[in-house]
Amino acid sequence: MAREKKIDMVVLGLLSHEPLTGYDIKKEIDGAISFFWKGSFGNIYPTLKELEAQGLVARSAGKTEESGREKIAYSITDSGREALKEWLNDEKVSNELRYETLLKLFFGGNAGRDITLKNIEAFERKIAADLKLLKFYKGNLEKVLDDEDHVYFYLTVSFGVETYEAYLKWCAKAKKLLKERIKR
Amino acid sequence: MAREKKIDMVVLGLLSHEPLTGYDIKKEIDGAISFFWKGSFGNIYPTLKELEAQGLVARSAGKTEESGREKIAYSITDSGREALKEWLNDEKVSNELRYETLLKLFFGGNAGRDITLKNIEAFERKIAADLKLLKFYKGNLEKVLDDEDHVYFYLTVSFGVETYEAYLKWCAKAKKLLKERIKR
DNA sequence: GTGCTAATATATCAAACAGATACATCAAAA
DNA sequence: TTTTGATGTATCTGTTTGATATATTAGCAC
Repeated sequence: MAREKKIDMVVLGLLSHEPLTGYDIKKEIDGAISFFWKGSFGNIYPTLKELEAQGLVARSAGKTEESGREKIAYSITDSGREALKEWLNDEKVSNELRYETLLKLFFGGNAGRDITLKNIEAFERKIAADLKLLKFYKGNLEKVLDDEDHVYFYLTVSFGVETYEAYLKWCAKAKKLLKERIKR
Repeated sequence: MAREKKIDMVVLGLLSHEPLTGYDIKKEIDGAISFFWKGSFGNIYPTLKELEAQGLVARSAGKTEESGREKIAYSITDSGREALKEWLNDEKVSNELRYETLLKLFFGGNAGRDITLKNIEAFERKIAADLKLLKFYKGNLEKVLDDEDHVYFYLTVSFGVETYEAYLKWCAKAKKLLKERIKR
């Protein structure tokens, strides 16, 4: 992660669709994107400032835009779009999983099968709930695939559905194995 | 991540099997564990010091243990085992993905189908290579399942195999969809 | 029409982490 | 012989997370 910020590209990517405030960006990231990437105010606001200084984004509506309410919407510039394309065109990626569930599973020998089973079941419940949401997204996107952008959203959500179903399949197998081979 | 260190538990978990140096720990993490968790010297060494101060680990072999070579091996204490069990017994987990591939896919509309296809193919190659390694691990573990610890290692590796196969399945589908629906 | 609550919105901070690098020792190959 | 690569400890910078502080505004109850 260090030495190559990715949140920059998340922000630019979201702004490539429409102008947004920092708060809007946070909301978007907390939606479908949160399944594969996260963001916080702690890096969104500083990033917006940096990107503005670099000329990759611009304020599309300054302070006090009607009411006295402070609200700063940003939009992407041409250089911003170029930077986004450059990143997309670079094959190099870093994909990182940090699965505490698997960590607990790996060291499960220290706690015994009952506790491991309990942990797997908690994981299973969470995944089943998220899968429902993903399938809902997928169903909606299927209806609007003639829009080019939606093709990409659809593929992303499909990735989630496919992998979450594999997780559930594994959960069933794992539970069976742990129950069958009774602890001596 | 902040406010809840997990690397502590990785270190304790590894030391629960055998005494290790910081360097050994790094090597272990870079092996099978790296599929679902990572660690760096930058947090392993400070963690060992903290755990030692807390009495959860102890130096099992001090400096200059035969030759003049500096080598500090740590082993887990009873309190350390207790802390590990407490963590294992806590159902709360945070599972995080940070998939730059999916980020590029999600914003693929800005670059076009050819570039997105190229990125999917790079992902596919990487996953196919890693899957081979995972299957090799799995094959070896299948032979020694009578050891209780190996059951947990086996389940962890199985998780990897299962999900990586789902990734490849998705890659095939995604490539097909992107090629079929020719860009207008 | 006043007070309460939730959502909106900007902003900063400390802790945790990744990746790089520095430095040193040692074994084996070239 | 030297130089390469593995071992080993350690630190630094930049990035990210999660928490928190501070206001404003809209909706609702009373």
